[in-house]
Amino acid sequence: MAATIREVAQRAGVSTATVSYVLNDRKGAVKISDDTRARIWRAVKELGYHPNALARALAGKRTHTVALVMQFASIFTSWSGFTSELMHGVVRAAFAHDLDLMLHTRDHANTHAEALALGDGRVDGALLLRDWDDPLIDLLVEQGTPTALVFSRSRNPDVPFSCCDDELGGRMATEHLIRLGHRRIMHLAGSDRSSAALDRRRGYEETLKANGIEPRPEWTVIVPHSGAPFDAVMEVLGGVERPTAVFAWSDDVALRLMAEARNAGIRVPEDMSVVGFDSTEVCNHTHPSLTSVSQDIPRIATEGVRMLAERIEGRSDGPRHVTVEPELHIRESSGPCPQR
Amino acid sequence: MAATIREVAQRAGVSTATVSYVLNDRKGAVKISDDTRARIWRAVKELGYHPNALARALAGKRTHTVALVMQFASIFTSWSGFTSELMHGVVRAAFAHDLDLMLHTRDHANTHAEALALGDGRVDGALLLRDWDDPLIDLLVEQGTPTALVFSRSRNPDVPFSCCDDELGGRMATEHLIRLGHRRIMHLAGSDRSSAALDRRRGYEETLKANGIEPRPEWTVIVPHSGAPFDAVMEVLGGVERPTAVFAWSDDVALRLMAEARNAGIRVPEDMSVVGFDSTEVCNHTHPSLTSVSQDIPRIATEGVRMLAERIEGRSDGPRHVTVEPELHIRESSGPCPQR
DNA sequence: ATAATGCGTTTAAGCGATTAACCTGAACCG
DNA sequence: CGGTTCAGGTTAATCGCTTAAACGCATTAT
Repeated sequence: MAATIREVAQRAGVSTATVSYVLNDRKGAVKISDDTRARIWRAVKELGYHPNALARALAGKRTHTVALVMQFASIFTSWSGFTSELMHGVVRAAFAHDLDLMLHTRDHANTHAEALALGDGRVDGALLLRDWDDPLIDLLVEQGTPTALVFSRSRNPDVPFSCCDDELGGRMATEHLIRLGHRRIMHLAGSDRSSAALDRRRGYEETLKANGIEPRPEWTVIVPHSGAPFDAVMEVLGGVERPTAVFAWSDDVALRLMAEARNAGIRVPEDMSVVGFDSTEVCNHTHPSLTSVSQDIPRIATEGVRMLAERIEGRSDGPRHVTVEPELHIRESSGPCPQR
Repeated sequence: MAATIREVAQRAGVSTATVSYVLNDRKGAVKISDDTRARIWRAVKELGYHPNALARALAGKRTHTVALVMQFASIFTSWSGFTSELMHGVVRAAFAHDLDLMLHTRDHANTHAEALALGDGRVDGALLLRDWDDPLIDLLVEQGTPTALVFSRSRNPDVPFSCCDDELGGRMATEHLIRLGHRRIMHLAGSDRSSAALDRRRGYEETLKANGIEPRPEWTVIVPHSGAPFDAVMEVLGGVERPTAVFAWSDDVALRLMAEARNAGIRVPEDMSVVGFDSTEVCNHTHPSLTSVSQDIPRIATEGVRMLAERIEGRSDGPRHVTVEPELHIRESSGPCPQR
């Protein structure tokens, strides 16, 4: 099998402790002569030695690995590319902090077991993308596992989070439509346990009210993912006084809507405007291209990983809550309100 | 911190060995009375004990974790949803085999270091999605790290792989277009180091030849990802005798093509047919919807994980090479060849 | 001359599990 | 009654690495 530190020590004619010191370059702590140092490095090269990460971690040091824990049910179900961009961002950010990434994707019978599993020593901390009221978050905090939320917030104020200002995003989308003259605006909302979805919805509702429009309850339909039942939506679109614009909480739901609308003979944007959320790359490639609220995914991921790394190291230099401003990317799917 | 096996042993009034035997239920090896067993379990519950995975793995047992190793440069850059579906498939398959997933995403200075890092004890094996001629594959085999390829093949015949019959996929796409009357068929190819892309290209070329059409070299343009330069493609499309159909090696490249074609005033499918590959969900939601070759992603992932698990356990019951037949999903983007 | 200091390295005690080998007392047996 | 058998444990080595403390030995300070 793989060479051990003992073999390296033997070959270099020193003790394993010396090898360890040289390999970890614990400057200041212990002095090692240049000669010994060279002998050890030579032995390392010759044997193709690479320290066993398990033993190293067990001996009290860090794992240099963090877990990414998503909501099991919804993991990798979005096809619009948001998850890919998220992963891309998280991977890069972790890499920049010299951290490996472990995907924690088991569906545990109970949340307690899941929390315990995350404390089994394999990771230094966890990056969470979970429900607003997820008990796992509280358990991890209680258990002392370093934790940070990304792309979501928690009711637990002790947990650092990094996310988009989703309420502002919801406002931007809705204001954009109002400015185009729309007043009958529908909302396709996400899960009511997701802080992001809830915030976007709040932004939508507040903006309507601020503009003297009373939100109609039946015009907010929950479509947690693009494969969810769509009857309720189509019923509204088929109504006599149907909405002239729709703000969807995610791009894939918006694209589903566009496809279904087309089937129903509704033209976008002539008959109905559509605005999505995330502004993923696919928005540029549909016909019509999709107006969407953009969140700075790499930035949010980077800040999340930074906060997690700080907690792991016991520091807390930087801000503990980061909210990144979104931007509205106007494309072809939103246009002036049709005159009747 | 977290409770250790010693604390459990103390509380139950037994030795740590006994606790270990009970927890691992090593029937036959050692007999433990029901009474002792119960005391131990009670202590476990009361302390909220969860064994340290690091120590357990170090003591000679398995990690129950596998690495997923992608090509660093291209990781999570596809936005069509292929990567999401891939991750979804791999996660589910790993879960079914009771394996955790570690994302190996560091860009190592040299492949040797990367191989060594994969042998540092943290994972039992590696699931690879790499270039056809990637030296990492050979190094891992040499090093004895259990390995399986997914969605790709290797020049190294010793490595088990699970992938789509990409050549057949290329043939299906091309034959479909020929049957529609097209004879001037262009191909947007993927990286020439990816086995999948190469196979698809071969399928395209062979089918042309089999139908008495000599492939024009300038009509195969390499577009490794949807963000790659597109000038060469547009030049062909702007030529006097331009192709009436294009087979793209991936959905996102096909969608890019559709968008650019539209900008250039070329209608799809009236003026030009387009066929993609992967048949991701987004194909149903574009306008026109995208004809595409579908590969059974969950199946390929499952088989890959199965083979890896077998190698880890030292078995090799099942087949060591799995090639899954693709299916052509005909949608709106492909139509009869326009008459001149 | 004695004590203090530095240097380069080793010793040895963990980290938290697993597991082969050994131990003990009671039951059984001819 | 000496010896075997078996249930029900325990002991101690081990996995590969880290690190505080000790250890010679040569200098230097007092």
